[in-house]
Amino acid sequence: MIKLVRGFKDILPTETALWQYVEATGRELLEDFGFAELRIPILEKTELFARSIGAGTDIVEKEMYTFTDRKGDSLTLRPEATASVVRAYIEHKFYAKDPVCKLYTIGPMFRRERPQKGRYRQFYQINAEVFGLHDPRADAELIFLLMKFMNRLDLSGIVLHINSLGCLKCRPHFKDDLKTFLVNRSEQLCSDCLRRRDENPLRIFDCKVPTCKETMTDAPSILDRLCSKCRSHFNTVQDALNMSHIPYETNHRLVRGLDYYTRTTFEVLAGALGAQDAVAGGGRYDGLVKALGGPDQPGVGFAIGVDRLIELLAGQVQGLEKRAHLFIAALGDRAQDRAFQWVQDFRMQRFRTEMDLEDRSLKSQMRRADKLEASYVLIVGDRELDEGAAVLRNMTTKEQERVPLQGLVGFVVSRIKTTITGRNNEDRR
RNA sequence: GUGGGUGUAGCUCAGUAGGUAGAGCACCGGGUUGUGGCCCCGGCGGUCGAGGGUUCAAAUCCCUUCACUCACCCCA
Repeated sequence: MIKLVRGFKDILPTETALWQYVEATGRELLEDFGFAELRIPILEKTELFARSIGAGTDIVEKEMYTFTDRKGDSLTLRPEATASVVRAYIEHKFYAKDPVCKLYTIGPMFRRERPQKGRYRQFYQINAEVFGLHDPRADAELIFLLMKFMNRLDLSGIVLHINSLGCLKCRPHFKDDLKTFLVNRSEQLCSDCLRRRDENPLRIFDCKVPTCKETMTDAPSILDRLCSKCRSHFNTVQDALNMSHIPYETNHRLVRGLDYYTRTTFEVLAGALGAQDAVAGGGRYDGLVKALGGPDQPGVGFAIGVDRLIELLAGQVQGLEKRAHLFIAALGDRAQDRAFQWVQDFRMQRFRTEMDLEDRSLKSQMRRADKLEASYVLIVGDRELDEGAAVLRNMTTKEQERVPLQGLVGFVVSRIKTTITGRNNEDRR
């Protein structure tokens, strides 16, 4: 038997309703906030990711699905969306029509990591990017949108962490400070962190080794070393969040793994997820558009990990409303033929309708109707055909009534519609 | 890439002094000659992850390998 590729998964019919629900509420909210959908390809030139994410990052160094195509070009399966969105923004000159541009995209990303809970080699993201706005309130607005999305899905037990990574002027100074702090603490650091000290000292904040955590408690904080512009930018973000009543924690240890971030960064964490607890993350990337050959336009964005979100929602029992539907139990050839026509007619009336195409006993047909959770069953056999009226059974109340064969479909449709009062079944179809 | 745990029916799992496999659920049918859920009865269903070895005999012991899973790492 040929099986799934390691780290990949099928999203099964029992789960897709939840996925559709999550994606639909995401779309709805994003469009209310003025975002338009952009659909980008799954494959890009390798260079795009190397230049945007950063050649030294783990993602680029060891997690990308990269291959050479038949013409010798190096292509890779996108490990994240921002690079492609920026590429499209530049390529189609969106900035020329309107300097402010809000885009979202939904789809799969690929990273070749060792799979574990909440981490797959193909995973899905909902991605939002805002271009052309320097104002810190753009950052806050994006975070606001993100948290409203979580609210709307009724997620509990999540926390928002925010930080500022400074800009190209103040971050280098901080890195130097950090290096001098670490210079005579080699014994307290794990082997990984010793390596990081030279390559990317900020990452040491992320280490979970107890001794590293211990030594880092005394380490200088980036938030104390921000230049005045970054300082006031970060203050304004916080003020705006406070005004919007969005709870958050500032976390000067929040470091992100992509090189392009500047100033504001944020993450949404959910303890219930286990080790892979980041449901969403993002930040500002003011130099990226220019670095990729575009105009000097700023950007802010976030990515939501849909797989992890779904995992959280599946843990919090929540029934998605099901549409009422009909089952036709037909007995004998004559009735089966009639029923076959009716089934199609009901479906054309936007009624989910099923019947049993094998001529089985009424008992087994009723069992099937029950298993399919039909709210009504229409029973018709030779007897009903002769008498000119079928039997309509309400499966919840067990009430049965006779319905004339003439104009049967219209009659049953209006019957069911009027019986189901309240609820929003009406506007669902 | 490194470590731990686990692989027996579609699903959840029993099954060690080695003797060629069981339960519950699910599925199909019957009990009700035309009425679902509960109950009862019957049926279907397994290369015991794969390969090799020891043995008269291996799900069980040994070796190898693969997969899944959790954690490190990293991130959504």
